[in-house]
Amino acid sequence: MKCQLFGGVRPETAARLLDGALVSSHEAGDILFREGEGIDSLMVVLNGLVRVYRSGREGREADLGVFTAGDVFGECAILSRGRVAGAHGQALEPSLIAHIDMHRARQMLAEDPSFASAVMTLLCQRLHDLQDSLAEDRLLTAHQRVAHYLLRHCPEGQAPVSFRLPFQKSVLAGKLGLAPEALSRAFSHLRQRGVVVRGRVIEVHDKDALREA
Amino acid sequence: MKCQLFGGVRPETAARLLDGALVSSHEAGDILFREGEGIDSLMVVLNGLVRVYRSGREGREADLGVFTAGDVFGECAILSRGRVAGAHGQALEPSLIAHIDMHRARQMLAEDPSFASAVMTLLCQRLHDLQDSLAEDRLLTAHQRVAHYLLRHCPEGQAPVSFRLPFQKSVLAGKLGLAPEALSRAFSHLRQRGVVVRGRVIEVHDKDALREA
DNA sequence: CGCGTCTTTGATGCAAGTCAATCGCCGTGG
DNA sequence: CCACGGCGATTGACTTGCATCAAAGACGCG
Repeated sequence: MKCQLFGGVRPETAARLLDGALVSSHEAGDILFREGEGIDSLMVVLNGLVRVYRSGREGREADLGVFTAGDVFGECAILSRGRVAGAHGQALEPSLIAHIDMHRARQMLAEDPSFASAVMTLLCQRLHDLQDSLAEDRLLTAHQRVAHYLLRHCPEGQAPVSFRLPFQKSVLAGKLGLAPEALSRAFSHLRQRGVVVRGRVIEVHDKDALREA
Repeated sequence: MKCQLFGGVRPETAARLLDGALVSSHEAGDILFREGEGIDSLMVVLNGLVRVYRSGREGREADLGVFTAGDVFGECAILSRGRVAGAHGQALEPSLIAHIDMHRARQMLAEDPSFASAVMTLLCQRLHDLQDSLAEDRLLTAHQRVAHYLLRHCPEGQAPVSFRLPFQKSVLAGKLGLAPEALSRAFSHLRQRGVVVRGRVIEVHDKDALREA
């Protein structure tokens, strides 16, 4: 299992963190935690798919992040006020989640600067991603956001590239802040810009055309 | 000068950080840094007002944060990849900015866990604020976002409370992701919910009415 | 008092959410 | 093997919220 969090961390620290970890297993749709609930662990997705979201009035929901195997989440709760979740967490597929004890994590933060540094890097990445999302929401249309997503996720290389979405389209729609219908319309609009969609498989024929709009 | 960043930090650390700091002064409208530029300091607003924003096509801009006296910004750049700014920074009023040398800051991060902890707390707050913004953008209408802002910023206490906006309405509009016209309309809509606006002074007559919508 | 800047108000257009119906895909069971 | 049922995706029609453009009004400052 690759996990960016442990990249530059001293092996003993990583070992101490992981050896006390518990693993839980969840069905698709399971709620992992709720906004306002106390959180006592840092979580790592070993397998599956998790989304973190806020809920508003009348059942409306806004996704704040989607995490796949190797991703860490819940870091915010263990560091900030009250150790309380700022959002809901839900498994979107059958998932395995490792729980790293919060107290141990805090202790290692104080003892091992390399771990503290890794956590700060992680937080900065999150911050940057969130800034991206906010700026895209405010500056781009739905079509443009989808085009951007495709460009950022398609493999390098020239001309016709093809790749697979890592999750259902409705999940992607949530991540981009769109209704599923809007995502669908965006795809069909992008067809004339050289994007072919077959199930979860995307083919991009002309990256430059995508960049333009 | 109060500054949340130095709250729980050892006095010697704070002193070392501050004693090497340079102070720069700026006119309203001055650009402090541009997206993609190298950043070599952590910045503290001593005085004035700074906004951090991304710019999109055709001169459109999206505010990512607005900082007043005591606030710290630029923390992301000194920690993450390339030490490069992810956004533009601009003074909105005549401002004094303290620059804390990045190398020294990094050094203190490694040496003093209390400082590292303070920085992580700061990052988590930022993250949380940004999550708030994103969720509000996606879940609430303009009227509701403005109502929320008022509720979060008006003084405690019952019934008719009044307070002053800390900046121009157009700045608030940017912070909330609205066109200035939309903010204006929101205020005039909220009049019927007991909000009176005179210049920068806001009077709220019924908090409960605001909470409802 | 007069000018420039910020704010408000009105009219208009477009982007995207909503609701509803259809389609396609896939797994199940007859 | 085919018919059925369920779920996700698509499409269409409609509605709404907000940006935009333009013009008038208010405020602060010299």
